[in-house]
Amino acid sequence: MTGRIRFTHAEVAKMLEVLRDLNAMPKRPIIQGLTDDLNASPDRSGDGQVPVQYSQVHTWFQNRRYTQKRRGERPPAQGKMLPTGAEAQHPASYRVQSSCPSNSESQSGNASSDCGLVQLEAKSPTNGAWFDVAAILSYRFSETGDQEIQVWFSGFGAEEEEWINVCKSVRLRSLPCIDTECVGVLPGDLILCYQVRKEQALYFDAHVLEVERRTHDLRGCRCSFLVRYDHDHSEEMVPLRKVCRRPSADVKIDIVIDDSLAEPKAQKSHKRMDTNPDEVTVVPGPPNQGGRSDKLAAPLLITPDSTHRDSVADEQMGDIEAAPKGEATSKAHGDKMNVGA
DNA sequence: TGCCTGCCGCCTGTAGTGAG
DNA sequence: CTCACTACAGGCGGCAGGCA
Repeated sequence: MTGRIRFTHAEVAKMLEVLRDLNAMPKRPIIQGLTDDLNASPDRSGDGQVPVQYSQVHTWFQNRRYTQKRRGERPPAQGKMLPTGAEAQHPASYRVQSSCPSNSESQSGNASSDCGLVQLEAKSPTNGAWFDVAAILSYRFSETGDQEIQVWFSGFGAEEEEWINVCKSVRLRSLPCIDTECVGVLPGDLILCYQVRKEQALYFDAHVLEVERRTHDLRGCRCSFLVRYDHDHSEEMVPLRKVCRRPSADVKIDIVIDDSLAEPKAQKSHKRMDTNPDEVTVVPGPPNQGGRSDKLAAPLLITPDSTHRDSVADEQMGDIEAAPKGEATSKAHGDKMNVGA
């Protein structure tokens, strides 16, 4: 008899990767190998840890495939789901790399396990809110020479893709704060804050004006933060769960793009550009062997366990599904939080 | 009035079952 | 063996009531 277990985000990321690679139900040897692999990790091999069973991994794949199918999702891209309704193919024509110091112990050649791959957020020109970038579809250069990328926002359909100025409106994703990180939120800090209004609930840049510290209880941080939103200068008190901190600066990002899929005018070689504040860079990548000529949805290669969704949010948030952007529900930025279920 | 706590409902993830 | 579906447990947020 096997008890009910809950897979960690690292495990889910690993299984998602298998699912993405195979795009089919894994065979028994693969599942068995994956089971052994998971059980070899510190999460499962330590004292008092509950090892996962083959049947549990198998069931997970079954359920995952079924739920994806039911929701009309495509196989996940490196631990991140593509936007709902994404029907295009998704060769790895683009990928985002950060040029952080090489402290990575790349596991078994898995590109997603090192620090070189990052998650981005982009500011929608439509409403000025920040959304997680789920996939970069294409890129181009504007008349002014600025780099622009066409993105899918996480949780939105392909019909809502937008062109984003890389320099001005693309950056590393903000990180939701865990309870113990409230002490790091100080007056004057730039944060990403979840603003809930009757008509919409979106993430906007904001600055911390005041911090009201309170004793934490079983539910975690009870502190409150007075913030002023940059876009409308409104002020409000928010709990920590609505606060996402900006990652440390001085991180360079490379968006590696397959030239064969980019627009003709984007045929440039390794162009570096500075952005705010994380210096996002777009560079052509190696030729794609796929040989497709139409524009394709290309997933970001993102680090499943490197950012909020899999580290911070692991303890405090659930998984998120897509929501229409117009509704602007909490799910619109699901990777950061799940408010107002 | 604000804080604390418990209850309730919803949602999600995992397990179980039957059909093909 | 996979797929489709359901059952169930747990987490989370909202809300109301009690209390200082």
